[in-house]
Parts: sequence; C-alpha cells; structure tokens
Amino acid sequence: MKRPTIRDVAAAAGVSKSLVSMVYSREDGVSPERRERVLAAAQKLGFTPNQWARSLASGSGNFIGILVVDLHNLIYTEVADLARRALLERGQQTFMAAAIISERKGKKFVEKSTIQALLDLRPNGIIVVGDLPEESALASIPDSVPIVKTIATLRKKDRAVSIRSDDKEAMALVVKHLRMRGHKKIQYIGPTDGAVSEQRLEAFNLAMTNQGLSPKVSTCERTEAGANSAAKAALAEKNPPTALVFFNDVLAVGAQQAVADHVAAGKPFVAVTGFDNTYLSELSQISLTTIEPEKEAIALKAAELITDPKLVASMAGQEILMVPRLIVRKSTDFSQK
Amino acid sequence: MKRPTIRDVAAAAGVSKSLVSMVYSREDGVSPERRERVLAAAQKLGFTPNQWARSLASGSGNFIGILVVDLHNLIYTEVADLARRALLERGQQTFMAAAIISERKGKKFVEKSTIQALLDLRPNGIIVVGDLPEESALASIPDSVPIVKTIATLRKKDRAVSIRSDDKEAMALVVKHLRMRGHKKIQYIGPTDGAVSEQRLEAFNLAMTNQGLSPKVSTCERTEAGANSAAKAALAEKNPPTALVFFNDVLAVGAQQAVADHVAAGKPFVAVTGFDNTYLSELSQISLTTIEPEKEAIALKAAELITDPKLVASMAGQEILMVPRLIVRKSTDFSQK
DNA sequence: TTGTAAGCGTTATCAA
DNA sequence: TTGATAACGCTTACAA
Repeated sequence: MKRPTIRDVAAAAGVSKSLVSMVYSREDGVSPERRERVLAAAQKLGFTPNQWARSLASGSGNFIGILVVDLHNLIYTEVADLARRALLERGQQTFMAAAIISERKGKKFVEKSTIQALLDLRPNGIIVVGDLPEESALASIPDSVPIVKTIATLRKKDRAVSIRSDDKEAMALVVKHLRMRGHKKIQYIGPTDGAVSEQRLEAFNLAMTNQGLSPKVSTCERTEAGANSAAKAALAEKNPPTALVFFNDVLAVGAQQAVADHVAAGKPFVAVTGFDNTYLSELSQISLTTIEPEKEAIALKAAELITDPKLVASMAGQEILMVPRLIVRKSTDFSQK
Repeated sequence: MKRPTIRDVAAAAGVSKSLVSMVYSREDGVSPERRERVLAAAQKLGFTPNQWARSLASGSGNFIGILVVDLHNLIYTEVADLARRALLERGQQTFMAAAIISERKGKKFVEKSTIQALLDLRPNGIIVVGDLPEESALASIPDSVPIVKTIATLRKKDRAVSIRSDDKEAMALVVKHLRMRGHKKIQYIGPTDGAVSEQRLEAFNLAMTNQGLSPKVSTCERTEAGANSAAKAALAEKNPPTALVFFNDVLAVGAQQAVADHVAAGKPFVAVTGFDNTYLSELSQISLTTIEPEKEAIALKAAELITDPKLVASMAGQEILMVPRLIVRKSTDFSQK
C-alpha cells in the first residue's frame, strides 16, 4: 500500500540503495547487468523516485517552476501553457503552480506562502507569468537560479529578465489605425492597479500626442462590469468619443453592452479595441480589433532563456520587447457592422 | 544568501534544533521565554520552515492538493479557485498544480509525472477538478488520503467521492424549456471523448424521449471550430433542427457563427443552449441560455468533504449530484433577438 | 563498479 | 521543558 522506496528496490534487487540511486541519476557508472536487475525490481514494485526527496538531497529539483499569477487571466494561462510545452520539448521537467491573490482593504496581494512553496521545491529556474503585486518572496531565491518574467514589468534593481510586448508600439498601431478611420476623439479605458496597466496607459498618451491628438483617459476596475460603466459614463458626456481603447480584451468585451446601447439609441458608431488577442476577441459575435502580443514568441523566448542561467545573469534587468501585431476585426469597422 | 534553516535559528537563539521545530509545530510544550527567543532569532534571519522537508519528515504535507486537469477550461479554474478559497477560510493550506494533457495519435492522456509530483508532496487530501483521461497515478495514493473529484465521473471501483451537477436533471430542464417554446426538432452537439461527455449525451437522449421527442445527435471535437462545422452541417440538412443543444458554453459560442449565417440566409430562428454558465454566456452579445451547475456549491462541498477523511471513506464510490439551474437568456428567446 | 556513511531540512521518540 | 538521536527518501563523496 505504501509507495516503495529506493530501499525496497535495493532489497529486492539485492544491491545497495546507492546503486539504485545511481541507476536513476546517472547514465553510466553502473554495470549493465546490475542496472537491469534494479530496473526489473523497480518495475515489479512499481517504484518511481520521489522527485522532492531528490531535490532536498541534491539541492536542486531539476525542474523549471512556472508561477501563474492569476488563473482567470486567459493570457496568463495561455502563455504558461505554451512555455510549459516548449520546455517539455527541450526535455525540461516543469511544475506549474498558481499563486493566490487575495484582496484585503481593496488592495491586492499575493499569499506569500504559495510562492515560497514553489521555491522550496528548489526549481532550476522560475518563470513568472503575470505581474506580481508583491514579490518579496522571490528575494529568497539564490542568484544561481534564473528568473524570467513574462507579461510583467521589472522592479527597480530587478535581476530578472522580462519578456513582454512593446506597449508603445502596440498603442501606436491602435491609434494610427483609428486615426486612419477618421477617429479623433479617442478615449482610453483601463485600470491603474499595476505597472503593466500604467505603462499601457502612458503608451496610449504618447501615441495620441505623436498623432497630434489629445488623449482622454478614464480608469476602471479590472472587471467587465467596471469597464461597462466606465464606457457608459464616457459615452454619456456631451462630446462623446467615437472610439474606445481598452486595456485588454476582457474589458473591451465587457463594455460592449454600453456601446450597443449607445448605438441602439441612434448615436453614431463607436469603434472599440482590446488587447491580448485572446480567443474571446475572435468569436464571431464579438469580433474585436485587438493587439496580438505574440504570446507564442514570448513563451518560446522564456523557455529558451530559463534553460540558460548564465545568459539570464548576463541580461539581468533587461526587458525584451516583442513587436506586437494589430488584428483588425469588425469592432473598428463601421461598414461591416 | 542561502535560506536559513532550523539549525541557523537554533544557533542564533542558543537552543537545540528540536526546540525550534517545536515552536513551529506545536502550540504548547515550549516555555514562553524560549519561544520568544526562537521567534526573534527566526525573524532576524528571515527564517520560514521548509514545508516540503517537513512533509518528508512527518509523512504528511498538511495541505490539500488541488489538481486542475485543464487550465483552459473556464469552469475548471473557477471551481478550483472557489475550492481553494473555501479551504483557505477553513485554515487549510492548499497547493494547486496543473496537469499536463498531451495528445499522442489523437488520444489525450495525462503526463503521469505531473500527478505523481503533486502526490509526492504528500497532501492530506486531493481534489481533482475535471475528468482525468488516465489516472493510474492516483492509485499510488494511500487509502488514508481522501480523494474528491469534481466535475468528473467515477471509475468502476473508484474509492473517491465525486461531486457534480445532475446532468439528467439539467438536460430535462433544457429540453422542457425548448419544448415549451415550441421546439420539437432539437439536436444535441458535443464530444464523446470522456465519461462526462457521454453521460451528458445520454441525459439528453433520455430527456427527449421523456418528452415524447426523438433525439438527434451529432458529435464534434472540443473546439469552437469543431462545434461550428457540426452546427453548419446540422443546419444544412433538408429538415434542419430549430434548436441546438451544446455540450458546453464554449462550443455553443463557437457555433454561433453558423447559426447567425443560417438566420442571415433568411432561415428561421434557431435556439441555442450551452452548459456551465461561464462568464462567456453572460456577455451581452452572446447572452446564452445555459445551465448553472452550481459551481460554488460544488466547490464548497468539495472543501467540506476533503477535510474529513473518515466521511469521504464512508462515502467511497458515491456521487453527489447538485441540482442544476436553467439560466434563460436571449439565445433561446426569439422575441428578444 | 559497488557499498558505506554523512547529509538535505525537518519531525518524532525518548531520555535527561 | 529540553536536547540527543534516529528517521523521511534520496544524493553524493569517499572508501573498498
């Protein structure tokens, strides 16, 4: 009933437990016949080594930890999964854990123990997917363990490498696209609860001024309902925007009710854009113009970097920006609506 | 640089390491002054116990493992998160891991090592969220560790307890609803790749015959595109259905293009239903009539059960069926369309 | 090539 | 109440 250990196998095979250990951890150094004997015994007993006991003894778990900051964020799970598959193809074991984000007094924070739990497993490297509200837990990772962050910004003096899409470029694409369609009153709607959201907002402002337009901005919570009421408010003003640029797809989709109501009330068409190109935006009823942040490229790059500690060390504090693509769909195309 | 251990704390506090251990594992048994001294030293060094070394030594990790079968399934992540929060409130630590589902030769299967990895951590109990294609790995869990499955069916001779919604009841609700709106040609579209999907299909068949209707069924892959082409094919027949019942929300949403095209071609309104009441179905542009499987109740029940090993043992092999609710939205309401 | 023994960070047993 | 000492399942010098 109890899981067999290295000792059970050793006894069954008539060898010492170190020999059993060596069979599993080294290619050579044990004679073919003994190796066979050990393997046969292990097979019979149904033995597989306890990965975590190994990591405790050896000081390294020989796997890459993937920390997903928020399971409900479609783009996070997508990138995490892509990275995991890429690592798998490189023969790297991975272990994926989800952080717990709690909210106390309206402020989000990470349950530190979740991160610590993953760290205590002693990963060879760790890929953080998403913006961590608080990350003092990461400080306890030895310098020899590389950290790659994706879809997240770096802190000051951060030794990690960050991979994400170039928000400035993305917003430039969005604003240019809207401007070419004749929009001038363009309003941005999004949260300002983290580094990523603030940078995106700034990127919007910059893109607007570069196009000779004056940016207008309103903030909202990270919920569909929040986006919807923000959009409603924006459209209710006396000189309403003709285009709404949202922080991401989920918010854009959440606000489509307000937009539909506006149009139903006989007001002019309002263009809407999202960000992330999640599968939501593809749906035919939604058909949202959005930005593809090159999720696959981000995941691939993360997988490539994390397996090369020296490289990551040499790039400490750098941000790798992927060139985003604009995906035009019906939400910005009046004729198709 | 290295994380401090119990030994470092003991040295700093001038006590033995057993004492330090006791401070962290027992409420009493160590004098207040020593306790304080230990805590102070720990604080200064930034010590926190290594959870996994504890679990190795004590034989129990003192946490509940949550195994999410597929991160991309909205209902899985939702239930997993709800269960986690419920457990957190009961003061139970949790650790959430994602299974790797690979596909070889068109057949899905779980990367066994993922499950084993979670098991090797020695959880006090394990909640499986979703249907596992293959679960021999679970066999190595000692009988003393309770297993609760959610949104999944039980195998034969399964010692786990399963919590899910009553598909028969759900399908009865759906079919009755459609019948009351005058539909008689009702077609089911869904995959048949697992126990859950097959049971749902059967439930549909049963509900139809109970209503004196003859069921029609077609299968599709678990993708939006698959659902869409299946719907297209169904609607292209000479005597097309007037209502389409889908296995879940994602498929129903994926097929809305085919439905829209059908209506755009001047054909009569086609009612559509989903399953799961994910946030997709709520979106105003989608507004999908669906079944709420009582995710919250499922998660709560799972949390309640998993903390009571004896109870789970006494219920081995039982399935707890939650009474589902029908959520009526525009997708089955011609007048509102 | 193989076995012995110490140790990873912790708990648990048992004297003191 | 405290502190040795032996585990937990495994790795890893080091010795044979």
